Amino acid sequence: MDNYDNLKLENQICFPLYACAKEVTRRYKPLLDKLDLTYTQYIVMMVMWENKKMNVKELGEVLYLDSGTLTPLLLKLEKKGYISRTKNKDDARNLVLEVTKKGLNLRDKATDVPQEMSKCVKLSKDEAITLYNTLYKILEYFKEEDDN
Amino acid sequence: MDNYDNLKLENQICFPLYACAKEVTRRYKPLLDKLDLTYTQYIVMMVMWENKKMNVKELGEVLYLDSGTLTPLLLKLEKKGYISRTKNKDDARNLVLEVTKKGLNLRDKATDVPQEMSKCVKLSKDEAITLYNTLYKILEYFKEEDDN
DNA sequence: TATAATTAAATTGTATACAATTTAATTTGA
DNA sequence: TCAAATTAAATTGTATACAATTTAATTATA
Repeated sequence: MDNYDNLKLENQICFPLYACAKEVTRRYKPLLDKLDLTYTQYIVMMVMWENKKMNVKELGEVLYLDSGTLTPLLLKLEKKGYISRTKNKDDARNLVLEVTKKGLNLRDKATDVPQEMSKCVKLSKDEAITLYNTLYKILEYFKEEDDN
Repeated sequence: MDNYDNLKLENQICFPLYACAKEVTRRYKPLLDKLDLTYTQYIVMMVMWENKKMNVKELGEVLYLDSGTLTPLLLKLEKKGYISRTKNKDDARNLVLEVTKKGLNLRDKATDVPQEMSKCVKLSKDEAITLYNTLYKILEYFKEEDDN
């Protein structure tokens, strides 16, 4: 035990979080390659499949991403034909994102992905639920903070 | 409950992991700006402070990063004067990384960072320990898998 | 021992991330 | 009402990440 103990990698909570997130998303790659999606594109499509229609700001709030990340990514999804991007007539500052038919078809090809991935993270049901709750607890606290 | 329930964002374990890691590291920025370090540079320095001397491969194994990420990052840390990069005489394929005096001085300026950050993630001691253990359980499983 | 196989870093190319700024559109309030 | 403030996306610039390939050095083996 020395004065620098706090600075040891093994004493950080941030590092396993960082590494784990990175390794988990990396393991999605082979599954998502079949859908021609990256991980970030996949979570964008997940939100779009559920909401069908939303603007960039709403999408960003759900995913904790800003327009700097989303704008180029959405252009790629549009190019692939999975979403459409059109200006809102009532307020031209808003960009309306909608899933296309091709985007909806993709959903059927993606149904196996979550199960395949859950095989990869070998936790008990209880452990997974506790992890899930703890992570959302942190995220919700951050969200409150950001509102202030 | 429909056939697409598995594909809902809220039913994924990967997403809170991804978002949480991202938000936590983002919150390091103001603290690390004072040290002229990015988050990844910070965890590299943490490992270097502890080990004083190692090569790129060893560093990459500890941090789950490859040379494609580390090579340019280490060049920046060298440019800032925090580490030195020299070829190993016995095996010129290895690059020996060493903390410099300036790099060691930086350690003293960094001692507050972990405590400041832990204030940011408001979990009970028990919750934090459980989270830590679960994340390392996943990581260790991945490591085993990669060895095969 | 000369070539093949292996290994460690570096390089290349693509895709995020995000802070900070800019642009364009809308809303506010003096 | 009209300039100021605000808002939503887009843009700019910097820094990761990582797969795939290349380069250079070392080791293994026929």
